[in-house]
Amino acid sequence: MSNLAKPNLRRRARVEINECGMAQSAFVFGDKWILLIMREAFYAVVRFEDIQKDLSIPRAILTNRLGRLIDLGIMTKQPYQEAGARVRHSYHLTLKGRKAFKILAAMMEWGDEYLIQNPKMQIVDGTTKSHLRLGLINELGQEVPQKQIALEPKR
Amino acid sequence: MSNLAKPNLRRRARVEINECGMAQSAFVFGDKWILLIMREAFYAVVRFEDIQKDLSIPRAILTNRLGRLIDLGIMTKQPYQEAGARVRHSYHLTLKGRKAFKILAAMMEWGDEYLIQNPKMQIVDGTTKSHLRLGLINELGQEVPQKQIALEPKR
DNA sequence: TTATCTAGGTTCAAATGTCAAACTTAGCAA
DNA sequence: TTGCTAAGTTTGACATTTGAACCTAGATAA
Repeated sequence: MSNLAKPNLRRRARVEINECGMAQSAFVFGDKWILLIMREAFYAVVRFEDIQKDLSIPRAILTNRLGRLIDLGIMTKQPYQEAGARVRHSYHLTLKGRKAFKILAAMMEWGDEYLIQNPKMQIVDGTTKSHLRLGLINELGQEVPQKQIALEPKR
Repeated sequence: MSNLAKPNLRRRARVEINECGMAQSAFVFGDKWILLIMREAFYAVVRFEDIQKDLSIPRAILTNRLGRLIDLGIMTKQPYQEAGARVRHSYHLTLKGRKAFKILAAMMEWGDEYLIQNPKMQIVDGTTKSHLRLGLINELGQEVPQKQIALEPKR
């Protein structure tokens, strides 16, 4: 009772949910199946059956989430035809979807650090094969360490 | 029918869910309330009532998710005491939780680009006030453009 | 011709999760 | 004694998720 922590309980000015990109993103990416389906897409798994088997996702859920991703403009459904088969469909990331890569990359870094024993995959520069990691970069192109960052209202 | 897209349908070797940090992270962060509660934590909102009001989250759900975050080691519950009041509790990110900042930062960038009209908040260097953004950085400390990256098995 | 296979779905009933609103509890103050 | 507040718990209606079975259209096989 004597040495209780004395945190600063002064509350920041409330940042409205609907004016905050972080909060709005939470409504899109705050769903495990959405994230796992996007993982498949980044791993170039594009067919309904393949995604379904990889993830063991209930078929109705996969249909639902692919629909949601298409409505959001994150993925598209494209027809294709293999020799001796009828037209089928495959699912691909749009630019908007590919732009979400850093979200998945950040999850990969964190998961590899805290949830996985020895990770199998890594993010590399495709040309040099140099291993890549995420960093917060200032306007001069220099990385800024975590402890130095702050969340502030725009000027 | 003539000019159907001809995507590469060759499937990558399957990356097992339980050997993939990205997939395992999806089970943690693939929940909108978990993400929104962590947002509150990064915005220094630490009390049950304050979080509940900011997010309009059902109280039972908030209790459940705070418990989950504590079990995961992402947050801790700390006692504190204000003058003329009994001991209360506040919720804080652990190091493990703070290390997830880049996940939220990536969501903020994406959400500010695609979901929000004019964003109110930004990530800055606390000392220089320079605006920060996320980038993929190679071993030389240089940023590598999106189109150049690849996901590969570890050597 | 009839049957079989496959990709990409629907449909179903049971289990689980979410929600808002009401209730609970402990300590403090009037 | 009564009321207030922070931090929950309980309740019962409603929505979502799940696995398993079913459906459908083209292609080929018998």
